[in-house]
Amino acid sequence: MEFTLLDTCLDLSLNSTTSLDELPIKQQEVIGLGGGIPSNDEAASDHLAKEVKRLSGENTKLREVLSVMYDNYNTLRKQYMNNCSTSGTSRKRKAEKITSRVNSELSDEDSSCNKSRVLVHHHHIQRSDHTTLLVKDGYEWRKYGQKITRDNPYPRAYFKCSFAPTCPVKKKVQRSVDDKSIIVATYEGQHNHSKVVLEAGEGSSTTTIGHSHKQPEFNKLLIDQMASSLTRDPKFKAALAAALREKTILTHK
DNA sequence: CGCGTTTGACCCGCGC
DNA sequence: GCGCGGGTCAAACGCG
Repeated sequence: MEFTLLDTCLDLSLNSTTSLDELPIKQQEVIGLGGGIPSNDEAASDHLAKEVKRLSGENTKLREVLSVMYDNYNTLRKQYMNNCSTSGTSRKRKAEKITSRVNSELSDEDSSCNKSRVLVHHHHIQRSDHTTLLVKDGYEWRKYGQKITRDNPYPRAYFKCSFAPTCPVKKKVQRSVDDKSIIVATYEGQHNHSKVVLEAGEGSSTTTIGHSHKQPEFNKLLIDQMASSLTRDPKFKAALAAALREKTILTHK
C-alpha cells in the first residue's frame, strides 16, 4: 500500500511528464467547457488555476528534495570508496561500523573493495504484521539467533541462507527505532546460487544481491531507499497526501 | 521423528 | 587488563 503511494510520489517527482504537469491541460478543458458560464464557475476555475499553480510549486519542491538526496548519496558514496581504498588494514569491527554507517544512508551495491558485501534494505510491513520479523525476499533463511541490542528496544534476528549449505549469506532483521512499521534487513555476503522462490507481488520488497551489478536493479533499490527515507518525513507525507487528494479531486471532475 | 525456532551461554573485538 | 556489547552456538522445545 505504502509502496503504491510512494511509486506515485516518485513518479510525480522524478518524471517530467507527470500527471501534475498535465493538470493545466485538464484545467483548460474545464474552462473551455464553461464558455458562457456564470461568474460562479469563473471563480471556481480561477480557484482551480491557483491550485494548479500551488501544486506545480510543490512538485518543483519535491523534485528539488530528491535532487538534493541524490547529491548526498553520491557524496557519501565517494567518501565510502575513499575509506575503502585508504583503510584496508582496519580491524573487523571498525570496518563494519564504517560500512554500516554508510549503509544507513544508502545501499552500496558495487562495493568491490569490500569482501563481505553489506546491504541494508528497508521493508514496509502491514499493521497486522507487527509481531513478525519475516521478510520475503525470495530466499530461504534459517534463524540462528535473536538478540536485544542497546540502541533498539526491538529484538534483532539473525538468519543464515538455508538453501545451499555452502552459501555464506547472512541477514540481520530488526524493526526500525524511528518507525516500527519499517523492518531493516541487513544482508552480508553474496549468494552463490540463484533465487529459490519468487512469489507474486513481492517484487517491491525483493533484493537480489547475486545480480547486484545490474544497473536497473540498483536504481530500483536506490529508489526504494529514498522512498523509505521520505516516508519517515512527516512534512513530506503531509505534502504528498495533499497533492494526491487534490489530484484525485481534479481528475474526477 | 525430523525440522525449524527459541533462548541462554559463550566467544571475541573494541573502547577505556 | 577488564567490561561491554554484538554475534554465534547449541541444547531444549514445539509443531506438523
